[in-house]
Amino acid sequence: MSDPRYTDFRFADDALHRLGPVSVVPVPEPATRAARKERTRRALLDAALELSADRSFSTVSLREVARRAGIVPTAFYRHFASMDELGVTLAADTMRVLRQVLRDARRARNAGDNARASLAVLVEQIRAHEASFRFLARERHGGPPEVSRAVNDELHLLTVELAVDLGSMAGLGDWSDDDLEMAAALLVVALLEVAVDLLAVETGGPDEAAVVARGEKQMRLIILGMGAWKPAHE
Amino acid sequence: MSDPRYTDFRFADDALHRLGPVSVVPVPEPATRAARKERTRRALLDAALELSADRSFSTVSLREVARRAGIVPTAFYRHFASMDELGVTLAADTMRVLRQVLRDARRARNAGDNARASLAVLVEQIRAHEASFRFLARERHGGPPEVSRAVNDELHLLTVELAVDLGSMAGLGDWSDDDLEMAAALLVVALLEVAVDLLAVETGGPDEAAVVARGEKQMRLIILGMGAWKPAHE
DNA sequence: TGTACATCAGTGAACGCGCGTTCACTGATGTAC
DNA sequence: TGTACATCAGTGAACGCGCGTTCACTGATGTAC
Repeated sequence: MSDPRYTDFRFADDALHRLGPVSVVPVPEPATRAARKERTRRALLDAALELSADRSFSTVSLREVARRAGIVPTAFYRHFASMDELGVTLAADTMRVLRQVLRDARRARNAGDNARASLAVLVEQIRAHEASFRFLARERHGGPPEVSRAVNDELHLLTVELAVDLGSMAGLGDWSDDDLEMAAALLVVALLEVAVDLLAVETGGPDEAAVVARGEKQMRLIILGMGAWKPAHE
Repeated sequence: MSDPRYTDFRFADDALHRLGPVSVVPVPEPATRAARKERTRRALLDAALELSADRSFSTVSLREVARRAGIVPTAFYRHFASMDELGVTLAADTMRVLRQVLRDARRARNAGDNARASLAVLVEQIRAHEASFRFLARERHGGPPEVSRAVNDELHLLTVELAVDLGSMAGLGDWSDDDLEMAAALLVVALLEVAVDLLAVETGGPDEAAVVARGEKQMRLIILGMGAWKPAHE
């Protein structure tokens, strides 16, 4: 019992960490080795996302991420070969979230009243995934090459998906695929801008209302333009 | 003459650098100390812009910038207190370029045929300032706080400027300031997206033509929407 | 069920490196007389 | 025009620091028999 490890404060602190939060519904230690490895992997991804909340991902160091995830730097390599690899994984995860969000928004539109309902769903979802959207906006143009390529590839898929969806709407049956994608791209860009503006503004505050109101108007303006568009114009 | 400095290759190299390019129209050494200081300052800004061509500005080190500008790291402090300060200066310079570009584009529109002419001027200007636009796109969301604030502040000024301009156009006299800014913001976002897409595409190639064509259509779509807009709609 | 061995997530010491920043300096340019 | 002094852009040595990565290791978990 005179072994210093048992009285060292750092060890006590470590032990506390390993026990998890003190109160309510203690999260049970995963049973299998594989499950524990997965938990650490998630902790690394979460740590990286949090650390890039207010600076670019490429300035986040491997050691910082490991530290926040509660492992020693060298153990990082049990999960990813490099920060770049972690970044690409994070980008893919984030885009999966974004695509689900846009799918929900479109379902809301199809189900009821147009742009307004879609945007309401969108705002809610953005608020629920702020860190992901922040990462997305920041790394789309600024990230390491592999990361921003991953983001932009996914963003293109999403635009195509929306274009197909637009093509099935009343009155747009005779649009060319190219024009549909052109309009979809404009909608996506405008929506991303709304998302970015939302992140700079307090939840539920008057500024948020202004951002949403402007976003709605921009959607309506685009839809009006689409109504007036002549597909064979050129 | 046995002084090693006179035979050291590094010194010879240095001397060559100081003489400038060997051929055509030798740039004269600036006469005054102040002019020489200004030249070094510009060299630092240019070096930082070039170094952030393919990575985020916050990963560019003070030592790298000084090295490329041909001075010793400690001399950096004769010009800027920190890389952040240099970054803010760079952001301001870049936005000055962008505002001039958009002013030219609007002049082209007023002078003759609408969207197409503006976009042609825009493309030309973007090509002439690729590094600046790359910096702008990258640092708007990804940069150090001071830098991205500088960029976004300027971008807002530019949007307001465009809104005022739109307000003086035929048929938009009865629009509210708020709606004008809403439409201006949409145009700016769409144009920035065109700029970013251009940077990913070969000059004069078929991909460039496709990007420009899509941009033109998006402009037209927005303008059609504005034509159909009822200001008192809400 | 018990034993012997293999797997492997996480550890900890060590390395060389580029970084930002300090400091005292040099020597050409600029200024006062 | 000439001299004495001040200014100041750029130098070079030195510092402590956090970084990514290597390596041999530990000990709990998993598997074969």
